[in-house]
Amino acid sequence: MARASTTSDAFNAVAEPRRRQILDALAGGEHSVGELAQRLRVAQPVVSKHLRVLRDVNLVARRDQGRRRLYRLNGAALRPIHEWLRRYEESWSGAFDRMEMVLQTLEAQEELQHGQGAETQGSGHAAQR
Amino acid sequence: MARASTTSDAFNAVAEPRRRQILDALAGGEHSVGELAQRLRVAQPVVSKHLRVLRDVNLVARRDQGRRRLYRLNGAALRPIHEWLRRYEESWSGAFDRMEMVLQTLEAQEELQHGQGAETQGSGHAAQR
DNA sequence: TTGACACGTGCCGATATAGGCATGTAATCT
DNA sequence: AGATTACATGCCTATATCGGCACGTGTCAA
Repeated sequence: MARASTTSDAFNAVAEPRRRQILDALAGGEHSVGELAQRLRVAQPVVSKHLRVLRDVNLVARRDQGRRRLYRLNGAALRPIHEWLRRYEESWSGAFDRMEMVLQTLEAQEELQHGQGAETQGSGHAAQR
Repeated sequence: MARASTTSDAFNAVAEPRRRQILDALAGGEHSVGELAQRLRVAQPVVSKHLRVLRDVNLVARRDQGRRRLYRLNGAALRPIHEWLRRYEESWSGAFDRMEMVLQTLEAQEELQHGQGAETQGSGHAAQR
């Protein structure tokens, strides 16, 4: 078998750089497909397809204006990602950072001592696990 | 040509559900490959491969303990995502939400009136752009 | 009405995985 | 030393895109 999830959720939609660019552009307000294509320097079909994906996951909404289709951002759809990320925020806020530093330092030293029979199992490891 | 970006950044790494599960598991502390495989109910090679990707983008760090490899989370690597997301946070915090609601309501009504010659261009749209 | 626009899609080729299976390697056990 | 355990990889198959190109449809201009 293969790839489990289709590009069917915000995580996947946002994983594509070009798609992020589109969202960034739309963050500045509504834009038509042509405008986006010109701005990102890509062919119109490409933009249309990415917008299709973004629309499927509800990241953008469409509005018709004559023969143009105006797309606008729906940031709310990014919330799941933000929520998931929230769990890890502590990782880059102060104390945690410093602990990381310490761990990496210890590791480096360990690497230097190059194994050896010693390493009686967690010899000098802080908190051992 | 084809696919532009390889799974070489945090965005892509996290786009895969199984990979998120692994990170979630590691959020609880260091774990060996075997432990993770058992916990996620998947074959060991699968876990090893995902860990490989996570390691390449620096989302996890490895430490050797005998014949086991203990992986631990490096949440800091998620920061870029968080940073990118920060720009859209306002989207789901109060005022913006309400505005979205209003816009969608207007749209619904527009849909009802079914185009028609009227729609003189942004007839009753708030902020028109 | 005819022609120019603005889009959305389908089809195609090249490429990037995800997971299954088997194998190679290093460390631990007997 | 030989067997066993814990992993990392390579190879293979099925599948999912990404971008390019051509085309069909709806809308606006003459």
